[in-house]
Amino acid sequence: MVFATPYQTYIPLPFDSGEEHKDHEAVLSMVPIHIVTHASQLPKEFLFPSSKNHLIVGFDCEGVQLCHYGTLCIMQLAFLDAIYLVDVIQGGEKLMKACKPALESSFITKVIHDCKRDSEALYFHFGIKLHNVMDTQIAYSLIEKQRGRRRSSDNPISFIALLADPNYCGISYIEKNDIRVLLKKDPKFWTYRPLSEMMIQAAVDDVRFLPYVHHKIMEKLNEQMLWQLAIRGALHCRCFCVNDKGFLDWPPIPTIPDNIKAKGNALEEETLSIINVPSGRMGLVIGKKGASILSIKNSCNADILIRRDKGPSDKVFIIGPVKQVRMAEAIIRGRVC
DNA sequence: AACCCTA
Repeated sequence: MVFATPYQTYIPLPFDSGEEHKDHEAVLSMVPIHIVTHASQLPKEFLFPSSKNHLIVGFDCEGVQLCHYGTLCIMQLAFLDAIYLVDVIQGGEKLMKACKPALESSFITKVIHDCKRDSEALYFHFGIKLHNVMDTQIAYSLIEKQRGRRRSSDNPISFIALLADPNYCGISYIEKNDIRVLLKKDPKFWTYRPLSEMMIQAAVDDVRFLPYVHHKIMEKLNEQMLWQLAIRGALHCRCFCVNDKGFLDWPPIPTIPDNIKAKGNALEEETLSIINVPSGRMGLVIGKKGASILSIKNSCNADILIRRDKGPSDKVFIIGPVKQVRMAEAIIRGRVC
């Protein structure tokens, strides 16, 4: 049976293809786009992860109000030779179940820009504990820190800005702004079937550069930074998945091996701290026009995430090196109590 | 009381 592939796209190849291309623009490769409604349409090496076959996959999810609740509509996977749009609406739970081992596997690196919300949705909708992510947003801030170039406002970099940076990709993706406007007008944008050409284009654009960005990031990070990145990614994956049992059903966070720690001067263990903030008191943490939280972020240099809950209390998550996290903890507790 | 940022 021949499966016709009506759609194709270009991806930049994440490796040098010979001396001639050195210092030139990345080589573009034309790859097919597969729309997946059944697991059999996905590559075997993805469905059955193996230590003999480590994969790097660009990863993203689209949906409606994607978080604890909401609807997951499409899961995009970008390989070097093809892009797969996993249609979660058509394929349903059965299809996601088939993808679970890959999403939880240490042998498959999921390259993703901001894993928190996607991970939260995968966990609460399908019981998937997203594991082994390479979060490009975290990587960017670590590389900036490594260069001693802390951004003044210390805000996470946007996907558009990351792609625009010539050190990572150097492409303009302003179409994303149009999609944002469209999504605002019609939040159900991702639910319609069959997928329109525009939906396919937008979904593909969100992942097709990620394997290349991964390659550019790997060039810049040393062994210690890679550990820090992996651990911080793992903490971001689970932070919004907290429930009454904490993280009991999640695997333990890896720790940086001593021999690697010894090589890096002042390399500190990464940690996650959660502070309950009674509803209505979050304003104390955020402050006028965000002045308070901004000053905490700047003085502590930790990731500070806020989640408003429906329950009696909201939560602040603090992620970063232990010392910085303790400092932020103290300031926030002081404001709230 | 204060409501930032990202997606």
